[in-house]
Amino acid sequence: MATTQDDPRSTLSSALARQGLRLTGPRRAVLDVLAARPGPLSVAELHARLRPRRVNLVSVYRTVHLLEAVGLVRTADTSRGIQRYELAEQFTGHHHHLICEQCGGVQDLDGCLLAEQTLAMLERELRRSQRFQLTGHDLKLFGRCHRCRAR
Amino acid sequence: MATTQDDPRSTLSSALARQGLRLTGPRRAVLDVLAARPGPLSVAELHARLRPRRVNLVSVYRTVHLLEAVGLVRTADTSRGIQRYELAEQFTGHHHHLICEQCGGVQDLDGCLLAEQTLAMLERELRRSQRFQLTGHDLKLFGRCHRCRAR
DNA sequence: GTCTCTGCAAAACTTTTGCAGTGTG
DNA sequence: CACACTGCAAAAGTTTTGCAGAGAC
Repeated sequence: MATTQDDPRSTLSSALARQGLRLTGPRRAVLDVLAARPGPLSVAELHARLRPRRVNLVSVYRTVHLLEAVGLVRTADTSRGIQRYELAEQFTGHHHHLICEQCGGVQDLDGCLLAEQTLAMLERELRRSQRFQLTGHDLKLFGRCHRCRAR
Repeated sequence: MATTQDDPRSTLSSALARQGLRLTGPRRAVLDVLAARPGPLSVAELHARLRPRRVNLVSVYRTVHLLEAVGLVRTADTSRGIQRYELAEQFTGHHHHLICEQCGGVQDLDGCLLAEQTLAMLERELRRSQRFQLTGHDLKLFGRCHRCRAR
């Protein structure tokens, strides 16, 4: 599946430099944790996985916002009013999430289930009828994973 | 798509009675606001639309949780770390959401964009290869609404 | 009348903001 | 060595909990 995906670390320094921003320990650390991706992470989860590196929780908030603004990170879906973040699609490839409703586990499902044609048609239709500019989508599939089914 | 949809109000009293719960003003009011559905609502939005009926914010939280437990309401997607609620699909029919990334507004988009056939195939495939039992899905479309584009 | 609900107050969490000191480029 | 970034403290916003009084059945 992994085709021509960029490398987050090297993209980071150029993306920051381009805007006069600085490459710091916390920024690289947060990106590294996200790059290890088992799935999208909340700020609290990110903060926990940053240990033993001591990064202030507030800095994690600021960092994910900055990384999002710079386009390296995107907001993945939130559950229970908690925002979650993952690497942008240029690194992970377009994918959807498979979520177990019982244990809450999330796994990636590579590729897209929406027909190219369907999306193009919808985009035109929304622009015409509602002047809504479609830029992306997010699909989550729910069910029960093999572990929970075994129990 | 939209076939035989139940009536929320009459379902409410029977669903509550069945569990020894009581039919109260706030509960009916919250359900009525959700039934007027322009789209999923956050607790704060619900609270605002409940006026002039004076229902405490805390009661709105408790009510949506209860309605969710009883199966009349479901958690719709959250945007910006705020939980939103809508009527269960038995009342609204299956649909997806259109979300403005700029203002955070959410509106309904009736019908399903996933081909029946694609879903059936995926269901078989997931069951076979991962023993994952697919039960549902949630699709969000992102972009900019006409208002935000005008600005 | 009993037992569930509601409102108010206050706590627990998540996220944002202000400011002075630290450190990158 | 200028100016962006971090940490700490404190505020703002969202959700949960405890308890006494109000209300449904």
